[in-house]
Amino acid sequence: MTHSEENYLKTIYHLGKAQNSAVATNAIADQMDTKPSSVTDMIKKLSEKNLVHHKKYQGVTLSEKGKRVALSIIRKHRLWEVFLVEKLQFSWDEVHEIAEQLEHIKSDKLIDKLDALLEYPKFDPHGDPIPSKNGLLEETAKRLLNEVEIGATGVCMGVKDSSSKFLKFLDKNAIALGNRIKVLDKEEYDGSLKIQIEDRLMHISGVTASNLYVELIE
Amino acid sequence: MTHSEENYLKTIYHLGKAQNSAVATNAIADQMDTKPSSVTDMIKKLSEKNLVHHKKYQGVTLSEKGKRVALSIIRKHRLWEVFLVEKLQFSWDEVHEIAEQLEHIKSDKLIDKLDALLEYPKFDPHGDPIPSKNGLLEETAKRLLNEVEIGATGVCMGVKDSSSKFLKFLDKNAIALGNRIKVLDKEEYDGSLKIQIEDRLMHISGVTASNLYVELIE
DNA sequence: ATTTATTTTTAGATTTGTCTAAATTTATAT
DNA sequence: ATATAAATTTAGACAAATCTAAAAATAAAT
Repeated sequence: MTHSEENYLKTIYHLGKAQNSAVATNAIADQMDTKPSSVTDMIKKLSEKNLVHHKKYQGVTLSEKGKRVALSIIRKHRLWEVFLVEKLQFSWDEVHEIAEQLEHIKSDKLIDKLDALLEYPKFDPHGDPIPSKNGLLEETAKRLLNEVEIGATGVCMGVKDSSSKFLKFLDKNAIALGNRIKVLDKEEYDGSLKIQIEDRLMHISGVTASNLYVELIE
Repeated sequence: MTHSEENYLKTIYHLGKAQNSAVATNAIADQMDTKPSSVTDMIKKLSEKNLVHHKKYQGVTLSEKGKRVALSIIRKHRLWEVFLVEKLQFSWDEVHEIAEQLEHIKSDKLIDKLDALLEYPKFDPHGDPIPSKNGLLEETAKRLLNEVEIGATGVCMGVKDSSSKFLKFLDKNAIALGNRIKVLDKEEYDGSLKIQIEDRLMHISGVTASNLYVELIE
């Protein structure tokens, strides 16, 4: 399995998860910053290896085998991210690019031992769940903050946009995973929210709210 | 810089160090388990990038730039080996293959932080020195055990052959780095040695002795 | 000093992953 | 329903890294 193949499987997994239907060639090309024709070529290859199902012009879905590989890459990526943050004191906005490389290191034993060193974490630094060794994903009942009713309280459990830009913005505003957030008011006009986060009152934009996951409590 | 280019530079460095002269195309091919024609192709490429000096049919040497790159790869390789042994409890015969992959991860910050986590080790698990960030190599006065005079005492500081086979053999015979070794007798006929290692007496073959480095004491 | 053997390089082919440009299929809009 | 637009695939090309087979240069041996 080449790095490129692994990257395609990972991307198809992520896109498929979001849409819950066959993934379009163009969507993959956009996501991977490559050309649709390159995607078609790779799909053909993955299809021959029985890693994806593909009918011409109909998009792709991962086969069971393909899903297994994708989840193992995602597992590695997220475990390495935890390592970088917990053991090497990287900040959460710096780890993605490095984990993007580390996820392709081939050694099951290495990942088992890394998992143990990190004490079997269930989530990565952005709140994304870490697939288990046998490819199971913990599904939590988290919701986007902009979809929560006024008056409800939740704990910030993850980010939808994990770009460095957004993460730095959250740092600057002292918004972190684990923070308790109560929605005090919603502005119809622009979707902005008035929230109580820990002991502070603040206003956040609709864009920001739509990129924060919370798990409701009480 | 591709993985392949990095591997060539590393190999040329190691072979050059051993011989202290221009490195032959065939030597590189043998070492890397590839064909001489492939080596010639790559030499041409590295030469165009000013990473090696090359005159046709005369072998290659690393340029300053090439040496810098080679040492940075070796630094990464050896730091990762320390990590695998010290933090993940791998045994010293398991780490080479994994470090062979990890050495190509690109992030200066990662290596700095790894170095700090490991508390700036000077040697890898096989006793090989770890180049400093600016490419300096600590040279120690270690000698091969088979070249030591009868009656001399030394501390085992490294292995010349770091194959898994040899390392496992050393484990089985409870020979480890840091052990104090006194040469009691040498057998002319086959080069075997009678040694006192820590509190034990033992016989080791000439082959074994020629793959162990010691630093003399007293 | 030639001949023979070894080493190294060249020439041309192959594989992988990518690309551009053109053709084909599917979707959208009048 | 047909024309137009968008998405996808095909065809052919290219760069990287390798290979085989043959040619050229160097080294070794008589």
